[in-house]
Order: sequence, then C-alpha cells, then structure tokens
Amino acid sequence: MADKNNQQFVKEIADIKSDFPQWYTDVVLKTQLVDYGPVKGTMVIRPYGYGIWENIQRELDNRIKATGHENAYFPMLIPYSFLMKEAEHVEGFAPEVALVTHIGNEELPEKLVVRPTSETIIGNMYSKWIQSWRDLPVMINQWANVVRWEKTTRPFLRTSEFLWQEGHTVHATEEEAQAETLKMLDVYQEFAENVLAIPVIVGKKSEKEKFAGAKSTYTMEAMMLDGKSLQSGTTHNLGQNFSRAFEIQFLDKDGVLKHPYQTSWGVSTRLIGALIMAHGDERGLVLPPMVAPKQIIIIPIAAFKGGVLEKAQELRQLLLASGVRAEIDNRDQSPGWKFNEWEMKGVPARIEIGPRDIESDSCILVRRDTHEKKVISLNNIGATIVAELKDIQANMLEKSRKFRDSHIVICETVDELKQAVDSGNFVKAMWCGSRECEAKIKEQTSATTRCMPFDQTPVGTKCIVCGKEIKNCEGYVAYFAKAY
RNA sequence: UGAGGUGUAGCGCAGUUUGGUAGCGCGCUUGGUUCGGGACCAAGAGGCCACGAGUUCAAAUCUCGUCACCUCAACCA
Repeated sequence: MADKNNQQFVKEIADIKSDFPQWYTDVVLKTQLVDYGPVKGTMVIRPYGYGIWENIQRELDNRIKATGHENAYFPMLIPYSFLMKEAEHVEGFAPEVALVTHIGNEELPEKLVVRPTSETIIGNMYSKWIQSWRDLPVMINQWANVVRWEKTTRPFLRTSEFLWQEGHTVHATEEEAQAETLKMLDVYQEFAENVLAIPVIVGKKSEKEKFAGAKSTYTMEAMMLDGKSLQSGTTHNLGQNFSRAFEIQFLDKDGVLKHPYQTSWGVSTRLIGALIMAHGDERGLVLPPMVAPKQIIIIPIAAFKGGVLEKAQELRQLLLASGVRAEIDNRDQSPGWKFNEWEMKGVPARIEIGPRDIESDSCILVRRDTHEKKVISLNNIGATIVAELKDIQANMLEKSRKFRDSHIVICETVDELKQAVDSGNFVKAMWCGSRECEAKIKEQTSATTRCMPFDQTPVGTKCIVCGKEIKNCEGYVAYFAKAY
C-alpha cells in the first residue's frame, strides 16, 4: 500500500491554482484511485477509487428506483445499421465509435459498434415491447460501461471507456416526456448537492451543445476549483426522433397508432473527477462523508504499548454499530506518515488514540475539511461521530456554494467576458441565441455556452456579442465558461 | 493532423555537450531501535539506458531510421 513518494507529491501539488490539470492528474494517480490501462485512454479503477463509485451508485440507484424506474441490461455490441437510423445521432457518434469487424479471421457480414450509448439498441427492443398505451410508460435504467474514442483523454473526466448509468424512458405524450426530463434533472441536482456536496447550475443546452439526436438537452454544470465548468450530468428529451427511427408505435386510447415520446439521461464515473476537482486542496482529496469509502480512519499511537490496539478495535466496533464506515490503520509506519497518507486520500476525519487518551477516556478527532482538531469523549462516541460527519457533509456543500457564487460574474461585453473566464469565473450574460454569436465567443475567449438557466431574470438588455436588443423572450440569459 | 518536447530501476530524475561499460532521491526487502505531524541505524534486492541499423578498440552518449508517450493547437454526449 505505502508505495508512493509522498514528499515529491506534496511539492508537485503545492501550487494548486497555477497548474490545475497537473495537480489533478497527480492527485488521481498518487492517491491510487486509478491507473492507466494498457490501451490509450483507458483506466483501471483501483479499489479505493471504485469504493467511491460504489457509494455513488448506491445513493443514485436508490433515487432512480424511488422515482419509479427499474434496472435492466442491454447488449454491449450494437449492429452498425442501428446507429445509422437516426441521422444526427450517427453524425455525432460515428467518429468516436469502436467497431468490431472480424471474429477470428472471418469478416462479419455486418459491423458491430461497441456501444457509445444505448438509445439505438434499447429503441430496437422497445419497438418489440410496446404495442398499447397500456404498455406505457416504460421506465428503465441501465448500469453499464460505454466506449467513446476521444482524441485526448484525462482520467475520470474523459476516458475511452467509462462506467455510467443511462435511463431510457418512453411516454405516451410529449408533456409526460418533458416532465420526466426535468424530473430526472431535479434528481441529479439533489444528488449532486446532498451526496457529492457539489452545487450545480442547471439549465438547457444550446442547439450547438445538445445531445446528438435529442430534441432538447438539459445539463447540470459544476464549477471546479480553477473556475472551469464540468458537465456533470445530462437529461435529454428525445421527442419522437428515436421512436420514428426505430418504429416504436403504440395504439392509443383513441384508437390511433402513434409514435411515443422518449427521454434518456445519464451520469458517469466523471463524477469522481468532479469530486476531486471541486473539493481537493493542497493536501490532496477531500471526500464528502456520503461517498467516502472510509469515513473515519483510526490511527493508534504507540500501538505496541499494551491496550492501545484493543481500545482502537473497541472504538471501531462502536462506530460500525452506529453505521459509520471506520477502519484502523495499524501498519508499521510513523503516525505522521499515516496522517498525511489519509489526508491525501480524502478521508473525512481521523481519530487518534494513544496511551494519554485512554487514561482520560477520550480520543482526538481531526476533520479533513477544516483541519480542526479536538478532544472528544469516548462516551457516546457513535452519536458524536455521526453528527460530526453530517456537519462535514453540510460544511463542504456550503463552502463549495460560497466559492461558486463568488466566481460568477455578470458581463456586458466580450472583453469583460474574456477577462472574467481567464481569471477563473463563470460568466452570466445576455445572448441573442444565434449560432454566430455563440461561435464568436468560443473563438475569441475559448469559453463555451454552458447552459441557459431556468431562472431567466434578465441581467442586461442587449446581446453581449452583437448588441441586439433582447426583448419579449427573443434571447436568453446564459452561462459561459471554459469547460473540461 | 500542425508545432514543440521526452524515452535511463516501481516512481521522479542526473549522466549525453567532451564516447571508457550505470548513478542519485523516494519507494521496496531484512534486522534492530522508534511512534501525538511525513523517524533513525545497518545490510540488501532491483536496469537489453524505448527499438533497429551504422561509426568506433569501445556507444546511454555520435549518425540515420522506427516506435511510444507528453504539452500546446485542433477535436470532444
């Protein structure tokens, strides 16, 4: 386990703001969340990193089921012809799909794609499953891996293969589909804020940024510590695009054969990247208690002295009984070494227990988020720790929210916008909605349209680019930022 | 694909200018002393110097070629 050069690591991450991607990569690798795979852009998620994903999965799966969805599984290999059925979809995905063309030495009669997303194969099945209005809605979710051959990759943020959850629903009416699209965005937002402690900005994607094949796409955008935006989850209203392409039809109550309306929505292992970059500090990761694989690490001091280890084990049992994920680090290393190791890995709090504490029936608690150190009594320790973890979770969200809110700038000119995004801010501005103006901003500032928030209270009267008057809902309030 | 850079021990690097047969730090192993913020002593293990072909008595080092990776640009639900 203890096989990394930590001193070097601390030096490397000393200046977090000036070289964020490097810091990020180092944190990811040195904390042993992930390893590079043998194929370019693939990653091996190590047990500690996977532990985070398991907690994310559990919490999110509960929420997905609570909103009426069921889990299912569809094949990884999809006939290439399926992908071609929806024009925008194939155009969007074809450049980055991996193809299976041979089995052994024999060429396949039809190429297969390794799924980049499952709308097509699921659409194909839905066309067989759905006949009547009584079959609707269909509310299915899948936990799976997908492959997208991006040109450049970064661990967790953009990898050739990643794990995700994709929901695919079918509804009788357009209204129901739109309601589902917005409901799942709500679920994602609540999850991001209460579980990941990451406040997000939600809204609608521009035409340019929407999902290939969707009628409209909604997003939650999270601000990273360097002021760049990370698209952390999306929900799509697919309209009838796929139901027409895959000939999904149902006989409605009125006796008319209709194409149903569909949605899809997903979040991925990218969320782990979001956690790292939204909460990390100069010592490494900071994980919110809800997703931390270990919530409390107990470090025995002078464990070779009689009674210390026994006391630590007793303490751990008390915490386990209170539902706290607690572990003892009894490795043969100095205490200081262990403190740094577990801080780097982001464990929300640690407990030190040594001969002095045992005498006074207490222990020392050190929080990862505030570095606060205090003596706590061993009496009723389970309840004390549960409350403390709850406070850490809340404090992390609060801290992130303050950071985000203080890095949103309202701008009225492109120059202002450029300066603001260059110094690590999100920009809120008026936009006429034209593709030309959107393209100009990207060209001149390298910032992109992140979303049009639901709250459209105007922050000006003219388009930030072309200066056109915006009135009567002809334009939008939009967020702009550099993005990962 | 455009421009630049790097390949030497598990990780990070020095050595290349001026050719002489392999080094440093961390990590790892063993034994001992330690343990409340990255402990110390001693003894060890570990390398086809990216690959290939030249030049030379002699190549990590010089020449030519190949491959891989990284950064920036471009691309990126």
